[in-house]
Amino acid sequence: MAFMKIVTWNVNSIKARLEHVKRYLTEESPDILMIQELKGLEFPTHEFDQIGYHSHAITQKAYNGVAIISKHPIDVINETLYDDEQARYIEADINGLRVINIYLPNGNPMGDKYNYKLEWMEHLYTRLKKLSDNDIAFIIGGDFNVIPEDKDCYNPSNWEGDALFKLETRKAYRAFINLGLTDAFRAFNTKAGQYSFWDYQAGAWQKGNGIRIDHFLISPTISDKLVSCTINKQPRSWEKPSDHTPLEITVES
DNA sequence: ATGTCACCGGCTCGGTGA
Repeated sequence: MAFMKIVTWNVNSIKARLEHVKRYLTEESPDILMIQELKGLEFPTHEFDQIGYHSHAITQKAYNGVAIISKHPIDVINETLYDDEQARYIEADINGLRVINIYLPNGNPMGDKYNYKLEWMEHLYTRLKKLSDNDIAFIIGGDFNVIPEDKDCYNPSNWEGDALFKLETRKAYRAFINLGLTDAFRAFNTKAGQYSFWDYQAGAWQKGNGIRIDHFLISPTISDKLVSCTINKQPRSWEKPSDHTPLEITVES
């Protein structure tokens, strides 16, 4: 039986984190690594070529940016979710699997930024519904910037009114789930305090004050083939880390 | 410790975004 290891990781600048990403690829050997927050126009494709990985990046100056790094060829389907000016979406077929990598808007502060987040989530819902209606099974991963439930943050009262946790945000996320998608992590682990992000400030990592905002959502036919989903906290402990850590799934292929 | 990090412009810092 063959398995695919697929990973999502917000690296907070590919330039600042290149050695971390290369180390991760070498040590963990994922089939597909989806990364977010590239934070610049440049993308070091050749660096990944040299260690046996294909890659495809969607970039913009200074902000956002997503890329797929894969052992298997990448057949790009869409480079944007809609006529969005920001680099936040890539959809591709890899090894017979439809994969989507997103960097969903943060949405803070309230106002234009939050309205943009909600619009983006509506566009995403429309896309995922269309794929579902057309029986195209997919795996979507990325930095959703959504805390799904109270137990996904260290202190819910701290997050009241925040764009990552507002009821309207969680309802929009719930609408994705209601398309029949599985939150891969919660299929295997229902405990509170399982985080994928720890702020750089105030010793959040050392104190264990995190949030779970990086997710994999899986179509019904693929969720039957899901064998594991774990948060790998190791890279968050490395020197000069990203503030996020990788979320890893294994699926039968 | 009003407790961080990375981007950019055009500069060794301030504004912005997370």
